Amino acid sequence: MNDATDTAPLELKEACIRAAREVIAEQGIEALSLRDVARRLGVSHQAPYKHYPSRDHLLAEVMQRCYASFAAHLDARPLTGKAEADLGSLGWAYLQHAQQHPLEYRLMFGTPWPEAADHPALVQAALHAFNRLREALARLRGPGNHATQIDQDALFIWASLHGLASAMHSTLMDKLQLAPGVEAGAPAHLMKRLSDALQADTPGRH
Amino acid sequence: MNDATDTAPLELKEACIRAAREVIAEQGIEALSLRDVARRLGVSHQAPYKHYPSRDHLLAEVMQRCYASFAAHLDARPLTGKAEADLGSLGWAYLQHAQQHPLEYRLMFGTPWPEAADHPALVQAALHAFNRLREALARLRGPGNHATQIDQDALFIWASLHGLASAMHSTLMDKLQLAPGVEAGAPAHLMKRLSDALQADTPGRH
DNA sequence: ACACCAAGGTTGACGCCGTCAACCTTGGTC
DNA sequence: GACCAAGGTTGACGGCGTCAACCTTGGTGT
Repeated sequence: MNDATDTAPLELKEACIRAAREVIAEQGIEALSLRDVARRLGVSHQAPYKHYPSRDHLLAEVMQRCYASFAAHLDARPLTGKAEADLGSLGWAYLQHAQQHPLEYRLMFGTPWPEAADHPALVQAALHAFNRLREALARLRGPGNHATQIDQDALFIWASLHGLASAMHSTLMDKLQLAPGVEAGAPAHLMKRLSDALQADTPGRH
Repeated sequence: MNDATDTAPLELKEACIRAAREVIAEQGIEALSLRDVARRLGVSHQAPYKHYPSRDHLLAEVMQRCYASFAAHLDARPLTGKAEADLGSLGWAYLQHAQQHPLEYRLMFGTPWPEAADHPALVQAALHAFNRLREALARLRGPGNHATQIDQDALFIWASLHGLASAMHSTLMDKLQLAPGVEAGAPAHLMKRLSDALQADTPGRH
């Protein structure tokens, strides 16, 4: 009986997730082991199995939390109501979160999902960012059914954002010997180029 | 003495790489184990250690071969001499190779480099694609020193290509419920958007 | 009051894995 | 003919995920 939280049910279950996120944030996904989590929490190596059928089920739960944090971050930005500005701030928020949580980002978007992760709640959380992107594009295009164009551009924009986000954590980035300032200015340049690209087929706008 | 190749020196060393590439192409990087490679080759679990100090050194060697294949694929495309067309075909070749060798692509660009991979020859091979991109952009810009702009756009283009390539292998792609044809047409749409974006600040061109 | 049981913890074992250590064979060289 | 390095062998160790068996504890039905 150390402290008041000692008897809370499901404590270990939540603690496992916290510990797992710590390990991942410190050392990456591949360094995550159930035995390590158990050790950190001072329980036996089998205790986590009472709450998760396998390592992958814990990983799936962690992924879901990561997606939820990510979605919350995207939704926390102030909205102006102007489609272009909101699209821009969505991009910035995306890149910012990716940069602040590189290993969680890799977990979400750079790791093949374990089978255990294939359940609806996780899919829903994971789709959040993409659907925000679709909404912003829909407002940009105005009324009418542009589903195909919207999806085309949403995929294009996501690819660019995701590409930069993942490139910036990549080992290769250091080796490119980019001209000074290019790496630091990459998000801004990317956002500008995206805006250029989107205005190409709506030249009469604004 | 089974066959003629039996006595060739370094045979096991090369065979390890071949076997490792097979495993990776079939089951992914995380499934690669030295013991498995040894088993496939019918040698003891320690034999590969005579040629590679550690699993990561073998992985580094495999990575280098993958980069070399990738570079060869990019360079095999016919060149027209027209900067725009060559830039376009570079993009297509990039996406095509990524689609044909998804797990090797993941190994090259989606996995943190092991320490063992940090040697100049590998860096050189890895930079090949990016330098081709720089060259094509330099020709597009015409004479003069545009190093900063070139690197900015090279990074932008690479991010977009890489983003799409990696998104198309991602588990998430299946869940997006994209409008019909969007996924199949994504490379073409991306290439078009890139071309839109690049023409934005050189409006007087052709 | 007592049998019963499920929840949630324990220890122990198994077969993977990478890796270290020690040994054996073989071909070539002073 | 002694010596040795290259390249193979077996055996062991600790860490991993996971299966199996056991123990404790706090209800619950009778």
